[in-house]
Amino acid sequence: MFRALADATRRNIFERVIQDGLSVSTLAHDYEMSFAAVQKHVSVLERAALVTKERHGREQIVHGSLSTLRQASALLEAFEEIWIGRATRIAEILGEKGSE
Amino acid sequence: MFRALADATRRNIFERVIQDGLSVSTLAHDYEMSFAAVQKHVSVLERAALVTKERHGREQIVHGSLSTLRQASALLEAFEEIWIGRATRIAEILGEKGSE
DNA sequence: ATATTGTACAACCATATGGTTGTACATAAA
DNA sequence: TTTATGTACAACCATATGGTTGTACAATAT
Repeated sequence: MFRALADATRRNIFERVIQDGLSVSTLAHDYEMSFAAVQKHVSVLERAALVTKERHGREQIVHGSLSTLRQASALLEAFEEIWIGRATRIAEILGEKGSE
Repeated sequence: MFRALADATRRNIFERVIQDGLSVSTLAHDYEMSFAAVQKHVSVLERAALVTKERHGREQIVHGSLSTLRQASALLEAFEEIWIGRATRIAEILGEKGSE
């Protein structure tokens, strides 16, 4: 999930897609890279559960997913709690097994 | 910064180092990888400004840095705000120029 | 003085990542 | 029906990433 958000293009795609769903080609139009490249970025976001795709006609609409974002927030908050002194067990909070 | 937190080992190092500073070798002792590998991970965290190193005798003590963490939090919060409807300009908030 | 410990750094390697082009195919428009 | 559009996917490529080993050197112990 952090890996998915580690790329500027993907953060931008995610940002745009939270507001309202956009088709992959609509997204792709605004980047100076091939359609296939954008497709891959969306796919990375999708595997990280940050977005979902919904077919509508021949278009594939990409929607943002809030829950996973909340997970990331939770981890950072947990870090801050550790900082403060409340030694929260991060692994327990997020279930950091193989969720890389 | 997100890239730095994208690796599980680095998240773990960061987590440990927030509480109190630890030497690189102390950190390295608990991972099944070479000292040099841990050194590299610390270096990545350092370049992302998530930790700082402070020499003490022959040891190099790694300390966590809260401010950068707050930046990451801010971005995620900005995403949530967009979700809610307040279309905050993310780029302005974090100054996402070349800070990749 | 010599050995050990902690760190730095270079060279190297395998795999992941971010990009490309090309092909194929379904859906919508002419 | 033919053409154009939107997507999927494979093959390929260069560079980044995460790891290794080896060497060097300063600071501490013996």
